[in-house]
Amino acid sequence: MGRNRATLADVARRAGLSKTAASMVLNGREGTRLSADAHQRVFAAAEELGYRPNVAARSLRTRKTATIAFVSDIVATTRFAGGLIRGALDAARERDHVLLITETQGDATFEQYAIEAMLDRQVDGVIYAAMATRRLTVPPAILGGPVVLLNATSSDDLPCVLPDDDRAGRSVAAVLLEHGHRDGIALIGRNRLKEGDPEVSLAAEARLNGIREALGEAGVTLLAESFCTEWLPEHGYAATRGLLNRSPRPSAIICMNDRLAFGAYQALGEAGLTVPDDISVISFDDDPIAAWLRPGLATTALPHEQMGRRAVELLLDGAPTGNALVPMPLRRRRSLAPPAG
Amino acid sequence: MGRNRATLADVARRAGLSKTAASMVLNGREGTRLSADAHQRVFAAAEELGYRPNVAARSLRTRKTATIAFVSDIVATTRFAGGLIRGALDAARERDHVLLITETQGDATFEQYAIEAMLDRQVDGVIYAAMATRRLTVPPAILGGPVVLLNATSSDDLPCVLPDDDRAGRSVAAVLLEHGHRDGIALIGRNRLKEGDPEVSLAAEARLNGIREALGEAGVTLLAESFCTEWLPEHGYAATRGLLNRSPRPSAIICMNDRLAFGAYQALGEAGLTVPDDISVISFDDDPIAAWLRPGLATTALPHEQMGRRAVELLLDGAPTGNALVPMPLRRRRSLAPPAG
DNA sequence: GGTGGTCGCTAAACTGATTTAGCAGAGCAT
DNA sequence: ATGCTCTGCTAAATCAGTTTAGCGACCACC
Repeated sequence: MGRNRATLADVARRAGLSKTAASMVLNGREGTRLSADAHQRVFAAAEELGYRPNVAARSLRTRKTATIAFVSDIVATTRFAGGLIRGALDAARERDHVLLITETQGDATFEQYAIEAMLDRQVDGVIYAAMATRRLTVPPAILGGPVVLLNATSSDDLPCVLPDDDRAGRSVAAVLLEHGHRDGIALIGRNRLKEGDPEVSLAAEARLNGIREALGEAGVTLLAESFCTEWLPEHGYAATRGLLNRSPRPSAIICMNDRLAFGAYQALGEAGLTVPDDISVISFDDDPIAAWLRPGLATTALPHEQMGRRAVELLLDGAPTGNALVPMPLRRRRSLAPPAG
Repeated sequence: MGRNRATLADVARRAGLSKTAASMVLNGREGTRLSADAHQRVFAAAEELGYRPNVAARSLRTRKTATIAFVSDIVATTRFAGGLIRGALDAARERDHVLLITETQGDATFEQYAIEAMLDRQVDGVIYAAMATRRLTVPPAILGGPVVLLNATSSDDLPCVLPDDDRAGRSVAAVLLEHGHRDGIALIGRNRLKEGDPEVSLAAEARLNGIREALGEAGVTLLAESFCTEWLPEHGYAATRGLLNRSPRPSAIICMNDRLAFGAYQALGEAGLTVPDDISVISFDDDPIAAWLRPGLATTALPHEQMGRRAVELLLDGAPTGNALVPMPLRRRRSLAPPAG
């Protein structure tokens, strides 16, 4: 890999100057008194030789590697990771940086190992990401340098990037009100664990609050709230069947995420009900399935790409404010209609 | 990030030996004549100081970085990437290596940039991955060092890791035959572009061949074959509606991937047909939705994690044979039953 | 005519590891 | 006593950059 590359010494020789001069020119150092001609010659020589600096040599001296560690609990291998990584990758590229990605899989030993591997490589900073939006404990080892939390907060006072679940909750409620739903709104996906323990989830509570506030301001309360042990299709399915056994039937269902909504669609389909004519459905996340469902599922998108991007920006450009709440855009799809009858 | 770490010189001083001795001991060099006592003292000193070698310094000298570049067209940000990356991550960790991940997004400029960034960092090897199993052209720049293609082949003679789509096709056909389907088997997802152009897909042709061969050996031919411009749910939906308008109705549907099968489920549900009592469905990929569908969708799993792992193994442990065809395990789920009637 | 300052540039130190070449002392044979 | 080998260890070079300290030439000024 990359033998016989031109070195700075080669460039300097070709330009008829010292390594010092070549280094200064190529780094665009201010305040140096090298002549315009010298600049010319160095640039030309570098160009002709296809010179690229050796990062190892440079970072040995400068302790900078133009490398960011992207450490996650498990995020890198889930469908949710894609956007986070892509956004981070893009922003890193724009800043001439590169991403060293590791996964701890929630295992303390792996985490220890991963972090040492990163620190050994002198990364310029660490993005510590979580799969589920939650509070976590940052391993002290990484606190020696810049850290940004992605999709997470911690008790340490670190800059972090979070989706604005509260506002998403409000907009979900708002769009239902806008369609004329009031007394028939049911919620699927209540979960005491997720709502009560910030180390498990921050999204659940925030979404719920947003929904309740927006409805409350309109003088509306939820018709029903179904609890689910997990937010998977089968739980949405079961919860929906439960709702349909009750009377009156809801006119709209809010699901705490798209997978629950997928389960809801399945139950509604089996019950012979049509979305949105019989029941409107809306949810959170904008999982790819939301667009694949028939009719398309209205939802609020987790802005993963934006979030990944923000994290790199906060890390490299400095975090003036600290936290960043990234808005979750509403995706209007055909699962919404005014209440039947 | 990681200031005031102990250096090798610190360790040597504390052990009362030279840097040379310390280096040799810590690297477990054979044939050195250092005393057992010297070994002891070095290890103790390293331990006490929490010594960790500076990777930049080491790789400046050795030209090894214990870092692998994972370059992909777009794989890193799709739902399919997860497994590939996780497998590679795991195998890399086992070998004390770390992954530098980049995405070219199919853009030549980005690719150029990404590859230079990797080479500047003296990666020990490159894993070049594609999202869709296909033939691609490897940028010449990376041919200077070890390269393994992941989910791809090329005209260069490089080791590559591919899913065994042909055998997957055979096992899909076999399991239908095993359930007693013969004359009622329809196929959804024919696509001349994917089948004909290896730069677009290798999977389509291989799956099709596998299916045809296994059916052919049993003296069975397909009842119908539907063409789809893409392999997305909406195309599976349309194709399935088309099939249902024909007579006789198929007893089983093979879909070229799970997203098509999702569309098929939607169409079957709307038509009031039940899987698997009226029609069996089986497909390829083992996308997460396969398990979420009701009933669970039988499919053959793309062994992404295995593949990512194999790629690292081939890269670091040497590729004795060259290519690796990774088996696609059959996931038996409730979408299969004997033909009705 | 010395002194001071600026200009344009360079030698050498430095980063922290690996690796080559070789030294001092012990033991042994001649 | 001399030469030889073996043992146990080290000094110094090396990798490819960045950075510090400073050199010689030239000019201006008093």
